[in-house]
Amino acid sequence: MKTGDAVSALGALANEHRLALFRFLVQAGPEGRAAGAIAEKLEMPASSLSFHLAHLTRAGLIVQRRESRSLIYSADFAAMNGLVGFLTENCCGGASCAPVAQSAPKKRKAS
Amino acid sequence: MKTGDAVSALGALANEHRLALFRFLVQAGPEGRAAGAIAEKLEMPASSLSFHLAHLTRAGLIVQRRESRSLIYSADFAAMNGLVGFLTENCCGGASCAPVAQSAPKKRKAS
DNA sequence: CCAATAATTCGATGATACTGGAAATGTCGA
DNA sequence: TCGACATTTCCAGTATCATCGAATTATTGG
Repeated sequence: MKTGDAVSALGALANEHRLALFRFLVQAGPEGRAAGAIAEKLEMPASSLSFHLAHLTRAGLIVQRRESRSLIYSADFAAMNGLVGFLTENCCGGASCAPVAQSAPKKRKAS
Repeated sequence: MKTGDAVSALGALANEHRLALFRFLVQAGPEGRAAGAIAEKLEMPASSLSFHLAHLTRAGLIVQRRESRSLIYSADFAAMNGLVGFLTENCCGGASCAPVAQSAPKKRKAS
């Protein structure tokens, strides 16, 4: 994952509604949920929801597929995995968020 | 980490300059860097840098300490760890970003 | 106290994001 | 083809974010 992609993904999740939306889709699993079902669950006007769905889609965190009249959205777990990996490697010093300056000269978690 | 904190932290990192800034501080380790040194390294006007530093500080991702005339900023590794943990648990289904709907009924990684 | 240094806050400007109703688009059953 | 349904796009208004020079605050050595 490149830096620009990470910024996009972080920006997509940096919103109360979108974070809740994404979590909802994560819980829904690969099956996903129709836009209407999401709007009902999250109690959000359809147009506002659509705006946020588009935002998350642009960032690559969710994917869309059509099923008859409904548009089904589902979380892209690989993308989320990529984001977490990016944060861990680039913003935590490679290990599990331990300081990197003093200790570990290489990124190896040996004794 | 609560949802509101996560949104703040994500918003703080969702910017090209601030992400670079945070990464720089992570690399700098607990020792940190003075604002002036950061401004020079990142080639950013002092006032702009100060704006971004304040943003990251508000979000709890970095901390400030004074050392004579200089203000030293350093990454808060615990906060970052908390954010990664939040994303892993709440947005990846608990495991390592694997779908959660079908499989794993509890969040237990036993065989 | 004073001059020099380090950094922040202020203020004005432009850009981008969020909201939600109304209108448009795509899909299907009959 | 028509009507109903599902969702998006359009639009305008409001709010928040980003930029950066100038003015201000804090700290120190002499």
